[in-house]
Amino acid sequence: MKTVREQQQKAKAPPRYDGTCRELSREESDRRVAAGEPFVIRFKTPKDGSTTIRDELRGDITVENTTIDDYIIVKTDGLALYHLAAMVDDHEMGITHVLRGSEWLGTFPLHALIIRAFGWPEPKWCHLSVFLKPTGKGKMSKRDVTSEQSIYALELREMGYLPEAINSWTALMGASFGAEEELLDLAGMTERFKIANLNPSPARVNFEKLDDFNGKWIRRLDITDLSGRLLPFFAKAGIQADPALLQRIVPLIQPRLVTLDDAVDFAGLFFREVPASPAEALTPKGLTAAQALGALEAAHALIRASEGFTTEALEPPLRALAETLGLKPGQLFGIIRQAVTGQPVSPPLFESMEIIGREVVVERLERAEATLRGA
RNA sequence: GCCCCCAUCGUCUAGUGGACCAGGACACGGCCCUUUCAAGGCCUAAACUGGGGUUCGAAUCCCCAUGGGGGCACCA
Repeated sequence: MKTVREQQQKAKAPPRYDGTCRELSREESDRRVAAGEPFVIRFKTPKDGSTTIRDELRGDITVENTTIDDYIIVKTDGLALYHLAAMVDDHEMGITHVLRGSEWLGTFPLHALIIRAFGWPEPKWCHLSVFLKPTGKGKMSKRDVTSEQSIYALELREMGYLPEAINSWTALMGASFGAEEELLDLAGMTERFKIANLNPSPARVNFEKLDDFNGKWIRRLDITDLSGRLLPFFAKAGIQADPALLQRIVPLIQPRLVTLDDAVDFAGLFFREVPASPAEALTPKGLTAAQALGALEAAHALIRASEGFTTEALEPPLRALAETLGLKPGQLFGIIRQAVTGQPVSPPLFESMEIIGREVVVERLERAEATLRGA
């Protein structure tokens, strides 16, 4: 067999069985089996004519029988290959529709031939397009573990993608469900699913769209549900988030999340010590440290004196203060934000302060003032 | 090399001979809203791979070319 292969390669012919034992008589083969010779069983493909098979997406496909090899169907160890096993299996299970990847298109004629040889009714066949890597170069493969392009669905979950988002996203690659809404849950998809809406051409995987879908799904979740899903991600980051507190924070970060993972970045400040900010960070550009300090002290006085510690109570006076100081609201709020949250970017300031609480807010304001005085 | 499949904006797609100077979504750019970042709203830009046919009429049908993908194991 080895020498045959080499000759075929030299002749630039496709590697295939040379038919040595094709015409062996039943008696002869029985004798040799009885004699203990190792053997395989091949499918004896017709030598002439052609085979026409129907794919529900592509219509009839006709191939010359000469291009179909005498495939091995049972191995030397007596085990059936997929080609035989799957056909028998499907038949035994009464399968009516076979939807599988288009990588099976090449052996599709063989499979049909096997079924016809048994005299069994043929199921309907439909070959789905493969997913291409984001680069468009080659197909996405679950076996290509070494490639950084390959990824497991489970990893996606660990990265903070919702099962709902992953489902609706993958479903939309290589298919459509009839316009109106792209974000479909399983029930919506099964309701609308039609083989005719599948696309036969390969689809490139688009992770940007996954991000978009994930954000939209996150925004659809109710607060309790989302809070519950966030807990494991805080835990993974070493934060034991108090569920009740988290419930109050979630509305602030919900519209900001792309992945569940992001919550730790956005809400971490509510659960751990925030480091003191350097004077530069506390000083908006265009202002001096002294000006920032003055603004902060004035804000501090208002906050300390404020009757309630809610957004409703805090925002109006501070907004008025900005005007009095001749600052844009964003400038004043930016200083406070940095002082209180330790970050230039944070969830909405007043709502955040409300959650952090007066005592801690005042502490942090004082700390920031000290920093600015030393500048 | 051989066999098979596919071909609309950058990407995923709608479109099955006239309703298409081609619609939607993502991404991109701009505007609005706005305490940061988002979210949200509005708007712009962006495609029928090429060439032959068929037809009164082609994104839609046929052929060729080109391009892309898949397969060619005693894997699945």
